[in-house]
Amino acid sequence: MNEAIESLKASVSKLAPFSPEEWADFSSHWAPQNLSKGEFLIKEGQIEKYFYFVWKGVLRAYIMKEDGTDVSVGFSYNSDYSGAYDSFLGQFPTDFNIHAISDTLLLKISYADLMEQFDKYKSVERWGRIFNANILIGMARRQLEVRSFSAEERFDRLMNQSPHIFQLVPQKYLASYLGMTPETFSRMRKKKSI
Amino acid sequence: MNEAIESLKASVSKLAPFSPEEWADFSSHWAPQNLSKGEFLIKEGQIEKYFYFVWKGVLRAYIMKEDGTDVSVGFSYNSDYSGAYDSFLGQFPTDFNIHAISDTLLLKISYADLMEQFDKYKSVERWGRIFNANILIGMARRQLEVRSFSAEERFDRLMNQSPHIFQLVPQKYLASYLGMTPETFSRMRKKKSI
DNA sequence: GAACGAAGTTGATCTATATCAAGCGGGGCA
DNA sequence: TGCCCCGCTTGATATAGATCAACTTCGTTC
Repeated sequence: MNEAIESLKASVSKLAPFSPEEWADFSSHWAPQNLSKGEFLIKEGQIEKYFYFVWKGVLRAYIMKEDGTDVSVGFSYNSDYSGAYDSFLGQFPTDFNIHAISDTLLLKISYADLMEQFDKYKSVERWGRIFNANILIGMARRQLEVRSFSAEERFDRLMNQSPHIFQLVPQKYLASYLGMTPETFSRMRKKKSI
Repeated sequence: MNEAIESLKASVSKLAPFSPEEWADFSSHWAPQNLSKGEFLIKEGQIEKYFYFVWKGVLRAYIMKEDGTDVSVGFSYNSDYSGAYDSFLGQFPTDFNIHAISDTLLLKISYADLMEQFDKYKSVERWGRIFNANILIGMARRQLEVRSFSAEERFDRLMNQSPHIFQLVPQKYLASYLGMTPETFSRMRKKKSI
């Protein structure tokens, strides 16, 4: 738990400096939560009330298509953040589902508490702005990825950039993340003999 | 010009309230710029130095694939913002190109000036955070769009949600925006007899 | 450690969309 | 006024990847 808070502190401090008092107040609003493998952090239709920091474990975010198939849109693990962030920011019902791929330990802060912190401290406001900026940069990069490469190129790039993810995440999820069927994913794996 | 500033004010005020003094200072850092049809706002490899407000006209953002084809990733028009925003935020070279589809009138603020404003005023910091949040929500929505619908469904949805765009933007650009060739786009148009 | 179900593999076929190619039409410019 | 270019259309063909189906392997549970 304290370790988790320390990890959060390291992550937050990278974006904006907090005074000891600010940090004491800010950090006091984060509560631990754990999730067993298979449990849901949020389901579509709900409004995201929390912003999460992932201390241990792996989460998967996905959307359900009308035909019943699901499409993975992202994964979070060690010292990453999670939650249906668009829903959290706009306080409207989400289209995303997030579940635990493995047992997971999280810290969370409520929307009301975070907004209060934004009002109270300029440093928190700054952290929020830069955090959003970073998420946005990541999304732009991902958009580029999806738009400018073929299925096979996306496969290769994921392999090169995040080989560890092949261990953490079942490949049917990786397949839909890359925009292909599990069969196609399997054939590519074979082709590259991984 | 004053009209443009008024329009910017209306847009900014929607996200965060500014005092008259804050607004006077903040708004004084925006300079007009115009762009003739075909001219570029930014090309890939450059670092985005400005953040733009589009007062009149239409801009297209696109990426060049390695095979030389280009993919439209977005359009900006009246009272929208533009620029290679990820490059602007991170001050690294961009992968995007942005050019004017029609003659365009813009307002712009430099990176240095905007950062100074963030330092100076909490209201600007707040505007920045919420602005980023909104961009992020839009990107999440777009991601959903691209991932969960077929080419034809995307075509239909664009037609329903933004019919005006069919007038503003040449259809070869809309085609690549929707992730299809101009030929496929044309055939769909015919099928729906638009 | 047997046995069940889920995940992954492999092969055969199908289909949406790309690609290639040729012709059409209208707006801008001499 | 006419010409030229570019954007659009239309048809024929090719192909990446999906779908369907059967089989294997692996990891959990009793």
